[in-house]
Amino acid sequence: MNIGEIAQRAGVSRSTVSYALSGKRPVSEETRRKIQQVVDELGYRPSASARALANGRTSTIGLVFPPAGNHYTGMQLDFIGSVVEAAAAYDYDVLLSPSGVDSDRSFQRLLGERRVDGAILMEIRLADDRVDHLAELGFPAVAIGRTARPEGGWWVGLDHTALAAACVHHLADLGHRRVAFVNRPEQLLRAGYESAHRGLDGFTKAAAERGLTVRTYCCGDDAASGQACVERILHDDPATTALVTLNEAALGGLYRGLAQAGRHVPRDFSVTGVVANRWAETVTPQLTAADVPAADMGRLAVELLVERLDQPDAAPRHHLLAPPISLRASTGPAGAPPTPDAGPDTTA
Amino acid sequence: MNIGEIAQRAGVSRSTVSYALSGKRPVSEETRRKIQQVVDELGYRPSASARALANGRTSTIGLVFPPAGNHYTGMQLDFIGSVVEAAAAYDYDVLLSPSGVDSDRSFQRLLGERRVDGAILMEIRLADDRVDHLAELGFPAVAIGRTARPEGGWWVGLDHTALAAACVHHLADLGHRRVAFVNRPEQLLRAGYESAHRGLDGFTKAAAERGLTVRTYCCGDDAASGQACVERILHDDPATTALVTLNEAALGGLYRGLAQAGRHVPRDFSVTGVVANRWAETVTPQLTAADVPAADMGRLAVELLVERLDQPDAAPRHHLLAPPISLRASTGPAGAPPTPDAGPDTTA
DNA sequence: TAGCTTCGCCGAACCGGTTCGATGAAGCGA
DNA sequence: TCGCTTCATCGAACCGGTTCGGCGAAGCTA
Repeated sequence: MNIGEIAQRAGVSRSTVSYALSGKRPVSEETRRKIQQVVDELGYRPSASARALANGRTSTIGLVFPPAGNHYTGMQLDFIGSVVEAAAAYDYDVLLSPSGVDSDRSFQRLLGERRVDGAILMEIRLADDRVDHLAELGFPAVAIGRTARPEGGWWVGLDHTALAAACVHHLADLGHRRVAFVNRPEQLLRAGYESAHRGLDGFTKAAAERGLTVRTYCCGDDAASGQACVERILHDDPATTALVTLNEAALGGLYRGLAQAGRHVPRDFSVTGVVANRWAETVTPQLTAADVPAADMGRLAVELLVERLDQPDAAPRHHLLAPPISLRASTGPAGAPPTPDAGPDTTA
Repeated sequence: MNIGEIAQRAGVSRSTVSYALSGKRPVSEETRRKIQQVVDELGYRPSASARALANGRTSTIGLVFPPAGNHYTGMQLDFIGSVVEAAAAYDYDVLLSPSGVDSDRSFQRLLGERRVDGAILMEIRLADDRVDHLAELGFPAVAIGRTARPEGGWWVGLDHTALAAACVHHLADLGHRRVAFVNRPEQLLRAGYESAHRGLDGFTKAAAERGLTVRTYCCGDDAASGQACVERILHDDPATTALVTLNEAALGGLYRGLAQAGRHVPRDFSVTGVVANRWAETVTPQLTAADVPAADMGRLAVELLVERLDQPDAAPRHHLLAPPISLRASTGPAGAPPTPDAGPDTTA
């Protein structure tokens, strides 16, 4: 069932059907009604492939998906959900592209084979060749995250530096002097993930400003790693009284490690960080944290991309978000550090 | 840059280029090399739209995405990730379709406009008109979940009935006599979601078999609802000593509610259920639960769909999974029920 | 009524691939 | 040397839309 059949049954030419449906040229009311009737009767819908071939637009945007090897975090799901939803509002479909093992290949599929009109990139690195590559090509893309040189680019970012610093100040104001930083996994830090780097920077600088004694750790994206990480922290410096984390997937493990070491949150130990609010509210006590507005970011990314697609010559725009810290129940004033021999049981 | 330009530069016809690249007809080694050289030089990739139009296959599968209004659960993310990954292995892209507010519209986009070769459906209901509709059309689709009449269909399912029953038997074996069931939100139950219904059935029947006293509850997909739900449970029957849940998003709240009521898990109260293992391991103590093999299910769904696409006349196949309960740390023998006046503080 | 504009529709070309039938050259045996 | 097959390649049609230029009929003015 194609446009030719509709034309035949309506007794008009194919082009007339096309114009009647698209409205790009006037069609008499009578003809339009007749065509619409046949269309409704047969439930005709134009082929997306044919339309895409003819007018060069697929009405699809690509979402470059983080590799599956790393565990997904809840944040990513919120991104995806909000991107899909926002895209639907603008009549775009979303094509997922795994930028995993063979990222070149899937990139080629998306761009080389012209499956999408534009792309949204997740999991940005400070030096991100994908972003550079797309910028060179002039391909419409929006990054969720920003590279080391974000000037003149299209992106939606979170001010990880400021957020991590805000966490430090919050803890310092409460009197904490020895604070640990729990980052994303080491492989991501080494790969140059921006959140890991900017978060670490913000933490380190703010801590120096406030004269805090700090240690920084990388931690796998799962509960077991979080637990192990706390053991290391308390082993390395039992006088530590607080930690800041970017690692939401490890959060449950961090809490477990603290409980097992006999540190009560927030009485003996304060925890804060940058985490999607869904996770912050899941743990007990609920986490005082800068809530990552993942859904907003996804929506904003789509809006920027649509704007760019509609006006190819538009000047680059971006959004840098810095949500405030939500005070919940996981931080409190620093108490007296535990005496050395009352330290945690870390016989590992 | 199209196939014509490649042909011109290689000094051959367009059809020869097509055959050289697809291998569907023999091409002399010399010509093939020449063409390949030009292709590599120019970085040519055939247009997906044109190819799709010509041979009627888009190399894309649709993933019908649950509505965003409900919070996403971690399980869904695992589904999506594994589907994308498995599809990539078979050279398929994945198009996300929000089956949210206006599900007819996005369905029309996918099928009517022929954007995808096949579809994978999530969040199946016992009476699911989407499944019925696709079956009528003979459209290649695989459901993650099964309807009330799954015979003769293509699906990958979890045996929620058996899993919920296994949880009951586990608790009954430990001596628990008064057990609560924490289901997904009421709106999902009313909408006929299969996991909510089959889980409830399995729980109810097994509990009857074992002569347990039970109460069943619906609970919102978030921590606050979980906490409120525990308060209701202990208010309705303070002698309750265990609960079974399907609601992983509420899990953190359930734990918090129990802690606040002064019930220690697992000493005073046992918790178990059907939950993705990532969540089961996040809470403290770790949850003894039937681990939902979300990643396996996604992969299997893709494999079934690919099989169906390759052999349109293949007989319907399915996989019904019933993973064993992983014994962790959240269940224990039932102790003496608390005396009435030592009941929890539920002044709500 | 001739001449002009306006309106509504048609036919043809095009987007970029795939595929079928045909054609010409080379290879082979008789 | 002729006729047959085999092989590599070509040209044209096709997939199902969109879009441009043109054309006939109707409506208007003079």
